[in-house]
Amino acid sequence: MDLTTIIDALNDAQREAVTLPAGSALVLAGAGSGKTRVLVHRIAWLAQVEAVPLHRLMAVTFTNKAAAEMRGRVEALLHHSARGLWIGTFHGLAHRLLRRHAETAGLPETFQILDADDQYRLIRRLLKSLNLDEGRWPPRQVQWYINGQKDEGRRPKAIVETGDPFQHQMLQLYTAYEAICQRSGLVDFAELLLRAHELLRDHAELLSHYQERFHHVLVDEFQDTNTIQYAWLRLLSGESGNLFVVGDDDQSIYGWRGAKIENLHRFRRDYPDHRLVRLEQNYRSTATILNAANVLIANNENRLGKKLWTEGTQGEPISLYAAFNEQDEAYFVVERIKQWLEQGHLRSDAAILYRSNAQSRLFEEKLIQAGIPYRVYGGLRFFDRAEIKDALAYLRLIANRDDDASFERVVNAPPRGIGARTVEILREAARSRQQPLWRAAENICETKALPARALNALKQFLQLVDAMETDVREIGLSEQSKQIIERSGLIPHYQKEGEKGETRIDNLKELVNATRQFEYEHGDSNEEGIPILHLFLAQAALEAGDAQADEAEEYVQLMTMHSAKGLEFKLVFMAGMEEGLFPGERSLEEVGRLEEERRLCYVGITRAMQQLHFTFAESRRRYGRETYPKMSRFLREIPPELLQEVRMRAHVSRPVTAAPAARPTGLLDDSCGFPPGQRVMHNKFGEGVVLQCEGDGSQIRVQVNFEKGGAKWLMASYANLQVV
DNA sequence: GACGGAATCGTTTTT
DNA sequence: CGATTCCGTC
Repeated sequence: MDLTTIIDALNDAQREAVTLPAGSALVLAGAGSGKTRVLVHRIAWLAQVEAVPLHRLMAVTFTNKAAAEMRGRVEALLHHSARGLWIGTFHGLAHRLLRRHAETAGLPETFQILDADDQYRLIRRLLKSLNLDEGRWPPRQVQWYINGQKDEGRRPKAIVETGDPFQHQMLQLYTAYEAICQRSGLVDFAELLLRAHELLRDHAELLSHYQERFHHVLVDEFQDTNTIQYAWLRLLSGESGNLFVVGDDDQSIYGWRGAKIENLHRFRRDYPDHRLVRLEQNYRSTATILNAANVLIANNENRLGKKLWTEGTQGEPISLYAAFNEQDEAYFVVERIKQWLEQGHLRSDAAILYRSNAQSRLFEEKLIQAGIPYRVYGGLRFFDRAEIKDALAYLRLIANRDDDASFERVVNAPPRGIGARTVEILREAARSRQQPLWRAAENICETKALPARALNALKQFLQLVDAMETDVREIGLSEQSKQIIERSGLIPHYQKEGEKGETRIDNLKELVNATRQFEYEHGDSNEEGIPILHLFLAQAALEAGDAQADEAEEYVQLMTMHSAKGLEFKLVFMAGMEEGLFPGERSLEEVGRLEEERRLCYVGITRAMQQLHFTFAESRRRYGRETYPKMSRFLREIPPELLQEVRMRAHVSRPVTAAPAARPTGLLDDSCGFPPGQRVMHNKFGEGVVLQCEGDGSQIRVQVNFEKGGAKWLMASYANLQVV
């Protein structure tokens, strides 16, 4: 293979990043600037030019989708399989390490992964067993606390008591929770990362083995890493320091769940010799759209700084529709989509983005009325469905009897006469003897501490699971799951539920198909000696996400702005652009949250390739009440000349000129000093347009979008602005 | 254990 | 408003 395939068709910045010498590097990759491309080509470069064997490379992503895409593109570029290349999510790779070294990590070989829902249930159960009031100690909060501590790499022992009773209680719960997980062989998502980190940190020989093995570590979406993930990367990249990270501080939208944008700054300090490359040329959006995005994001402070540009055309203005109410808003959007489709465009090129999932309903209704097929992202995923989790719980119990979470889940599902009272006794016995529920149940069957009927039912349950295991030991995974579903009695149970039960039964059949597919993909070649059942269960927990992605289908796309990250659409609607909704009222409380909302808006805008529409409702029913929200501040931050207000009924759009008079609705009006839209002249910066003002008296600050320098905040009393 | 009425409560999400 | 959870009754 020759070099040209790898570096041709890259722009200068991309090529610079791809061909950097070994060492640490930070690639600041703006939206649509070819970030995945750089990662993929970097891998190919290292493999082909630097002659680094693929198995000495590790690439880390956040989603399975990104990992799969990257692997596919590497293979396409190299024209051969990329087996041996470790590429996966943080969680997936951590899981792999823990499976390989379960014993060293202090875990049973049979350990199982606890997903967020399992974790929540386990915590509720814990609260109950400790007789704590759920109202006073909300399980969600406990869960948040525990995960937050783990994300920061802190074990209970490392937490210093402040004397705060709340903290004290949380700490107690964290400790108790850990004990349950440990004796049940359960590992939650945060624990995967923490354990993997500790495994490497505390075992010098393992650490040096992996440090030696991985000459290069590449990281995608680096701005989303949390403390423990960063620590993990530091450890792994170790001495060589060959850490190649790609990220965009302006697209950091997961701070609320532990992502540390500071990691970008930390990286710069911790790797003083790193190379920095900015990817600013955008290949996705029109100049108008990029302009709006640039000006908006310029309102954030502490950016690493980046300005997207394009060689492409100006494109159409961004439209702004002030709807009467939320019905009208949905109607408008669907009308526009109709027109777009009439022009012969694809449904899948159009997306409706919103801040919160609840907003999808109205759009769905109107789309149904219009007979336009659509797809809503981010609903219940296949492996999260109750019936699937029930069936999986049986499989998990077979793999590991100590799994208390699964035991509780199916001990009386379907109902078999083991009621709350019996389970209560079991829990108590388990707690006092520090045993898993299964063991406690076995013991209780000996002691006759139960009424005959319950005892009988319990014995039958224990026998059922044991029998399932013996009968199923020698057969393939799909056959196993099929038999277990049948013998569990779940199907007749759901049959009683009528129509809803039918879909559940269909889903169970689908589960068998999934196991068959998994078997087909993984064959008998048990990866590194790990039983296929364990591999499947881990995948069910870790890759529940994109199980049913029928990308080929033709649907209008509905999703939150969060889930839109990484995607692009020719036509984008950003709906509900209202104060209180976006930015949400809660994001005003905490400092930093508003900036994250603004980044989210930036992410939304930069999804659009050709056409962008903003909509908001002047009246919106929320929680059954009529509200009259104001237009989102984010829209005020966008230069008016980029926006075109739309009145739908006449299908005439009113061009917006600089003069405020051209904005009769007064949407963008503001009461101080210079009206937004006013053209002004500054001695140093030249001509520009006023975006907004704030403050009063001599403290008035004006934000001006200069033709040369972009948006800037100026003190009106010093700036000596001249009206043009 | 199933059912129904009352009470409660409302971001964002991947793993 | 509407989904989910809780609690009391049969």
